[in-house]
Amino acid sequence: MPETTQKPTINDVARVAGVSKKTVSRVINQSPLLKQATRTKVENVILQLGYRPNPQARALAMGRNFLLGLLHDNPNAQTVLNFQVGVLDAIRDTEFALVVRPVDRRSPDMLKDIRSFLELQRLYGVLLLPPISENDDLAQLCRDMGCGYVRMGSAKLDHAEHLVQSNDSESVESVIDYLVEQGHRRIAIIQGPEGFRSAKERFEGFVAAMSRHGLAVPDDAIARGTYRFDSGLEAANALLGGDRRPTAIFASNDEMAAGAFHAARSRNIEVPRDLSIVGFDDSPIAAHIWPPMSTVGWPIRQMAKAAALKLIAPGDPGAQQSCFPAELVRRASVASPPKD
Amino acid sequence: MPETTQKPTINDVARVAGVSKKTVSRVINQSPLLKQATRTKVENVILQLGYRPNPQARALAMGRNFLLGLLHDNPNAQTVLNFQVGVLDAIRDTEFALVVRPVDRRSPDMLKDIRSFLELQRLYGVLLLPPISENDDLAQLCRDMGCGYVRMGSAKLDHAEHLVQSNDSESVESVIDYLVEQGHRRIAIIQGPEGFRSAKERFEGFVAAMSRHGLAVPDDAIARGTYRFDSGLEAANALLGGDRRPTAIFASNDEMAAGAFHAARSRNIEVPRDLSIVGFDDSPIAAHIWPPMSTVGWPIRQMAKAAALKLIAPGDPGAQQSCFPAELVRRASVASPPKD
DNA sequence: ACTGAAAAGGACACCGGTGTCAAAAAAAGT
DNA sequence: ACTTTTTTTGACACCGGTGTCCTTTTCAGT
Repeated sequence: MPETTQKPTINDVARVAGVSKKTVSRVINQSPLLKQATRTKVENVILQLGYRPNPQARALAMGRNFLLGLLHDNPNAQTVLNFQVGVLDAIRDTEFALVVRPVDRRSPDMLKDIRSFLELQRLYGVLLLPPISENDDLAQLCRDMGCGYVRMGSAKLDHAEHLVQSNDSESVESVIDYLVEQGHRRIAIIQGPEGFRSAKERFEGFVAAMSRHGLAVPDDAIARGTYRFDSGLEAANALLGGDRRPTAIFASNDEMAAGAFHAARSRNIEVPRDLSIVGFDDSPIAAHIWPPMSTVGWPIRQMAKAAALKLIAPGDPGAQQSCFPAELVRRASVASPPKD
Repeated sequence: MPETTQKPTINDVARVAGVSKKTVSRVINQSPLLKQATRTKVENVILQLGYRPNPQARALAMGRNFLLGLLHDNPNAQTVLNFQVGVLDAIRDTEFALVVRPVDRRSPDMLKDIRSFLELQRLYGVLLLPPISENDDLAQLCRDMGCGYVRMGSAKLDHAEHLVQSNDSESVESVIDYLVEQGHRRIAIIQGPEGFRSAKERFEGFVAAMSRHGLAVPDDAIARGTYRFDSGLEAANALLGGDRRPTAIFASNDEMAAGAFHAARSRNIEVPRDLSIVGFDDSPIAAHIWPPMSTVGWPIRQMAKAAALKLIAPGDPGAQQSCFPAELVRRASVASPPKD
């Protein structure tokens, strides 16, 4: 028994099974050129010895690491974390691990930094979160480097194999439908920042639904924010400052919606009695603010899992879905408009 | 010129510099046995060729990867994300990368899973976030596996080289001092869950400060929560349901404090006029709730950076500090108590 | 039974570094 | 100048896998 306390290597397996290490390698890599009998024999030895291939050695030999990278530029923390958990759902019990890399999309060196990072770490694939997922140069970079990638977005940014998306525009339409159903006519929107695809999608959904209902969207019912709390507060102040103020506001994300709550409160406008507010993202703040906020939630964890599977097991059924439904979460921030 | 478009390897450097690859290796690893002249010569070639050592090859040869692991059990998302950013501050421009691994502390297999993870990935070191940082078996496991580790906590859990801590107890004392200064006498606490060191520290700070001020802490001024929103709501309901209700509540984290806000609101108790509330963590919700909440903030990013440096560069000045100050953030949720 | 083609398995170099230990060079001693 | 010692450097095996290509087996065809 040459077995010590050391972890067994491919050589140990080969010796015990009485085959060459290459054959063991073939078993590990599911090569189809093996006789079933050989495969079974080796598999038994693997089980018996508790052998697990060394990812570092594989990485060196194959020139690519068993690491998935998560590239993001600090959108909301809960989103990023949920995404991480979703990826873990996919890679648990595999040899893959998840490395995270916050980046700064405003830095002129971003692409250079990422290139250098990819060169060094030889990632198996990367997951791109919005807003940087919308950067086509970045996707091109991944292709050039032979690094798999999946973009997460609100629109059809890429081929299905490289994409998980939510149907933001449709879900915003359903928000507006809901508000109209409650009796609202003067509905305002706080848009997200220019250049964000998600902002554009959500805005388009808004416009489409309003026009479908034959409702006007005057200029003073449109404000723009940065997706941050403060900007929502400012934008809402602008919307609420006019003489014919809206009875409902749709904010393109929850943080801005929370800002709108504050703006309303400071003007003695009560939510939802005097003003209905709907956000987007279903982040924790939506549930914890008062009154609890109606918002649109998307299945981040499932999307993350699907994205990871697209990279590590493109054939898996879980890797097929690309479009995921975002759905209205009804809470207490919407009521019928005041009669006046 | 044998240079192609391929990345240069240690062999290229050795050849061009006219030394052996081992000598180049010595330069990379800062070996002190080198003649200055040789070192300089090789360094120049490295620069000239733009050579960067391949982490996978190093990992294989050295038996340990250039990866830092972040093990956490989903405390608050913002904390985890800030921590990640702090770690990135430390490892940017090094060959290190950060891998994250959410774990489940309630699972009986947690230790087994982590062991298997560490065995496979051969991490350079791991960073342990509360509450699992308080698990001594886990720390022991890291030692057994020859894996560096740093625990982040609210108390002196380990030797300084393995620890970054905040002075929770003292900062809670300063919260109570502040409340007393504002005129409060009946101050209640919502404790964190049993078994959490942070909960204990915060509670002890509370008790110490109250006794220092000669104030009573009756049983009905103590409630316990789970650090989650709902539990804070429940706990606050219990505290506010008595006949001599407190004029101020200190909640051991912001989520529970937010729950307390809701409880107050539903009882028509206005914050801060009728009730002052202080939280802990300075999470985004503290700033976004209405009225903005006074809370205790700790410098997570700096702590994370220090923790990472303790692993990858123990000699660095930034790696020396172990205790970081948590500090009161004054916002609008505290006022003088109502006179009655 | 014999031949040839296809299937299965193995030998060996290689990925890009590091560890060991001996050889070469430099410094010190007499 | 010639050892002896100490400091520097290099040759070579090794980490644990995979790729290439060649040999052996297996099996169908005649």
